[in-house]
Amino acid sequence: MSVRTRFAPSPTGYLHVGGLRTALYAYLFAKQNNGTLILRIEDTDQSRKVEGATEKLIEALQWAGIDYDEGPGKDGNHGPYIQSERLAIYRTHSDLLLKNGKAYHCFCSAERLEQLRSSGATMYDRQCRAIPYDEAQQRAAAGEPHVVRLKIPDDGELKFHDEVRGDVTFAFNTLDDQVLLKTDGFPTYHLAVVVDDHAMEVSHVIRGEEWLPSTPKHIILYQYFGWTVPKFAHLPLLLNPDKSKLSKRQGDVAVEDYRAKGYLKEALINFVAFLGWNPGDEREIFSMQDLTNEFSINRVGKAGAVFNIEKLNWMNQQHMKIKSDNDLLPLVKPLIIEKGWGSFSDEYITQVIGLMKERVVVLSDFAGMCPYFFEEPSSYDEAAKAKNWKPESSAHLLKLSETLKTQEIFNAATVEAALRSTAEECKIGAGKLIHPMRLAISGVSNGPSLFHMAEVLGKETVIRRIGTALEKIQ
RNA sequence: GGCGCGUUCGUCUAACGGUUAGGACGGAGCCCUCUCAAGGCUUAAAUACGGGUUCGAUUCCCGUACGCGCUACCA
Repeated sequence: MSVRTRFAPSPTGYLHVGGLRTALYAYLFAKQNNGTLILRIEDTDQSRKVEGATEKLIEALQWAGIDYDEGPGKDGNHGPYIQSERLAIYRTHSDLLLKNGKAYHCFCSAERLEQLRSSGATMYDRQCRAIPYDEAQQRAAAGEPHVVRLKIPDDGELKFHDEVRGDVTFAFNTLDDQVLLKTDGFPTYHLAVVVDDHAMEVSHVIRGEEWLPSTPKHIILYQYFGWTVPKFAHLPLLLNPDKSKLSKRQGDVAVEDYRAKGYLKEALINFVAFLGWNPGDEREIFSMQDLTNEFSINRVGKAGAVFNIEKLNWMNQQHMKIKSDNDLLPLVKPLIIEKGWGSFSDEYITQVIGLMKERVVVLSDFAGMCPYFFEEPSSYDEAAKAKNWKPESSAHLLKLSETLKTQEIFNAATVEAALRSTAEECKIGAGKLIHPMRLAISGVSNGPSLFHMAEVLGKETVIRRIGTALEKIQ
C-alpha cells in the first residue's frame, strides 16, 4: 500500500509556523516512503472566507521548499482539492448516513442549544434523535432549517493507536453527537475530513494535537461508512513562551513574517523540524535533504515545544555561513535596491556579503548594519570618538592618508603595510591609527576587518572619507 | 466542570532499567583579536512530587500536582 499524506489547512490568510511544521513532517514522511503529499484546502466555514488566502498559502509552501504532489493546480485524479468545490460529495455521504440510521436530522434552534449550554449541559441532549426518520425527512424536504448530527453509540469505548502517542482511549458517553452538516449545507470539519481522506486515499493522517479529542468521532465515521481507518499521528503543539498554543498576539506566527524579516528558508525549516524531532545524536544543522534522509515519525516527541527565537537566530547564522556569497547575492540584492542603493554592482555587493555574512543574523541586516558600504557616513559615533579619537589623531591620519594616496596597488595587504609603517614612523601602536581610520571611513566602531573593508571600499572612497572626517571631527 | 494529552537545565532536547544525567541556544568567564562578529576552551543550570515494581529507576505501574488542548452549525 502506498503512502499518501496530506496537509489540510484552512485558508486563514497566511501559513502558520505550526502549519509549516505539520506540512514539513507530512512532506518528509511521504518523500522517504516514495509516497504522495496532498494539499487540500479546508474552506468549509463560509464566514471565515479570506480573499487570496489559498494563493498565499501555496506561495509560502513553495518558498519553504515543500512541494506537494497533488492539490490545487496539480491534479492527481483525486480532486477537486478545495472542499467548497466538493459540497455534493458531502451531501451524498450525509444522506447515506441518514438512510442507514447512523445520523439524524436536528431541528433545534441556535437559541435552544444556547439555553441548553447555559443550563449546564456539556453536550447536546439528543432530543431530535427521537424524531422518526420519515417525519424528519419530510420536515427537511419542506425546507425546515436543520443540521445533520452523528449518532454516537450509547455505550462502550473506542481505543485507537496513535503513531506518536501510543494507545489512546475514549468512552462513547463523553462524545457529543457531532454536527456533520450545517444549516447552510456545508459540512463541518469532521465530516469533510473523513470523507476526503478516504476519497483521496490518505494512508497517514499527520496533524496537530488539537485534533486528538475529535479523532474518535472520525473513527466512528470510518466505521459507519465501512472504510479502512488510516493511521494517525498527532504532533505536539508549538507553544508561546508562556506555554500556551502558539498564537498571534505573542509574536510572529506567519511564515511570511519570518521570510520578510530575513530568515532563510533553510533555517526556518531546520528550526521547525527540530521542534519535536531530533536525529538522536548531536547534529543540529540539517538541510532539507538531510531531513528527508533521516526523519522518522518514531522519534517525534510528545510534549509541546516553545518557539524560541534566539535559537532560530543562531540557526539562521549557521545557514548563512553555509551558503556561498554568490548564493546569498540574489537574496540580498533586492534589499540593497530597496534602500535606494541600486547603483552598486553584483561584484561589489558580493564582496560586502563576504565581509558581513558572519556578522549578521538575518538578511535584512546586510542593508541595515553596514550602510557605510553604500553611502558616506552621515555622522560619527560619539562614544567611539570619545574613546579612540585623540588630539593627535588628525595629524596621524593625515599622514596615513598621504601614504595611501601613493599606493599603486590598493588592497588589504598594502593598506595594512602602509598603516603599520606609518604607525611606526609616528612611534605609536597600530591601534592608534586603526581605530580612528575605522571611525573615519565607516562612522562607527565595529564591523569587518578594517583592511578588508578598505579594500572593498576602494582607494578613492577611503581617501575621500578620511579627508571628510578630518574636517568634521575635532 | 468533563474528557484527553503532556511533564529532564530558562528554552530545544539526548540517555536497550545500570551514565560523574550528554549536547545545543541563551547566560557567565577566559583565549584569539584592529573593533564587532565568528571560532576555541571553561562554567553555572534539570529528571514536578509521593508511592510502588526491581539488586538498581529519568526510564515501568499507580496516585497527586501543575501545564496545555478539546469541549461551536471554527478549523
